[in-house]
Amino acid sequence: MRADAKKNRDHLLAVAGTAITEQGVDVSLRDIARRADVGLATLLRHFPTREALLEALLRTSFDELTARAGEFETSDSPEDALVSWLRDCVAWTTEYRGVTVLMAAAIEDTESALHASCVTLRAAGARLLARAQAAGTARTDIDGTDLFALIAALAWLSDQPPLAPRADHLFAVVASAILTNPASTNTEGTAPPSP
Amino acid sequence: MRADAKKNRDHLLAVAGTAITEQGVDVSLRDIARRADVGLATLLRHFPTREALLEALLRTSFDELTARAGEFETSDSPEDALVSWLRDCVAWTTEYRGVTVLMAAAIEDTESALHASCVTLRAAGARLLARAQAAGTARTDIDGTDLFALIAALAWLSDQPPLAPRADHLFAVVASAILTNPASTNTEGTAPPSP
DNA sequence: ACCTGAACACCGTTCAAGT
DNA sequence: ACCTGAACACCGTTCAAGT
Repeated sequence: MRADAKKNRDHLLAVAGTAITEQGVDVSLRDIARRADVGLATLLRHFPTREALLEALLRTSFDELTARAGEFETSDSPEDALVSWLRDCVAWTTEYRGVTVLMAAAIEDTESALHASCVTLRAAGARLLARAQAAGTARTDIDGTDLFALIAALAWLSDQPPLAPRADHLFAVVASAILTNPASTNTEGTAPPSP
Repeated sequence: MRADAKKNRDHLLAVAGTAITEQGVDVSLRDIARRADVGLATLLRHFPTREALLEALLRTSFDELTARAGEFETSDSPEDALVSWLRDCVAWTTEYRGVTVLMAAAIEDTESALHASCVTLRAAGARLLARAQAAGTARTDIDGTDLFALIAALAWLSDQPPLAPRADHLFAVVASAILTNPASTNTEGTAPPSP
């Protein structure tokens, strides 16, 4: 890449970062280009889609979340590890207003620039879930995709201003549903609702 | 209202209904006007905002859901009544792709044309919840607003094509969290997580 | 190689001019 | 009273023309 091109690219990423923090991921691309003193077409050649721009911007964060899942995998309490990591995921998405919708769309769209990162994230969660399930502290009728969907739903809640005040509480409610109730080691009769 | 105005209004509502069914609530208003062979400005005077158009279109459905909650209030099992009604709510929103976001925004926006309907819906859910709580079969650390948020989150899930296949299952998971586990009537020691 | 302005086909909003 | 076309300020996409 030519030096001036790299300079443009880096500058665009910096400007996009602040613009998205201020206005959310739906911010006008034209506006980002304007703020970066660059033609709109220049932005679009560096980042052909909104998803491509976000991917470049969020790659570091994605990697951090995946790495943290790896650390949690060695912790003593599989269920605490799972819940703590889920909480980290939800907290992270709230920094990028609107990103949940794009991630939900990207998880099955192999053409999306965000696809690989989302799949990696789901796999990291699936490992933590499997460990808790093996330890008998997470319900066994859900998988990594269910977990991804629950994170997305809770993150979406945090993204809606009128519902956001309840997001933390509802996270706890959903977390309690993921963890099998230790009080009911039910071997018979009182099986929890399953699909 | 003049006869020709009423005719325009009714025709616009009919066209909007099919357009929204096909393309979701974000369908272009210009497109609806075009399909109705009417000027865009005409549509906007009958329905000054997208929410106003939706309110006119969904009022019947809102009323039906509220009425059904009333019927459920007299049923034998408060917990079955609550869960069945929640299921009806989620199922209904899936008929109007994208409506969940507008409802979440409307619940605290007194200016929104959808505000009153959303508040009524929340109150209907709150009554069913209170009845189940009084019967000791629903956790007592949530209220009508939490319930509204959970419905919205589950409806949003159903609205995301990649996550939709898990929506029914995850509804059951969340429902199990709302209903206190009958196996753990925990009087001491194993209190469920609370905020 | 890389950048850019301009044209394009959209969108919702507003309003003066028609019937 | 009610309707409408046109102007407006946006949006993302595309591409021929510049350096």
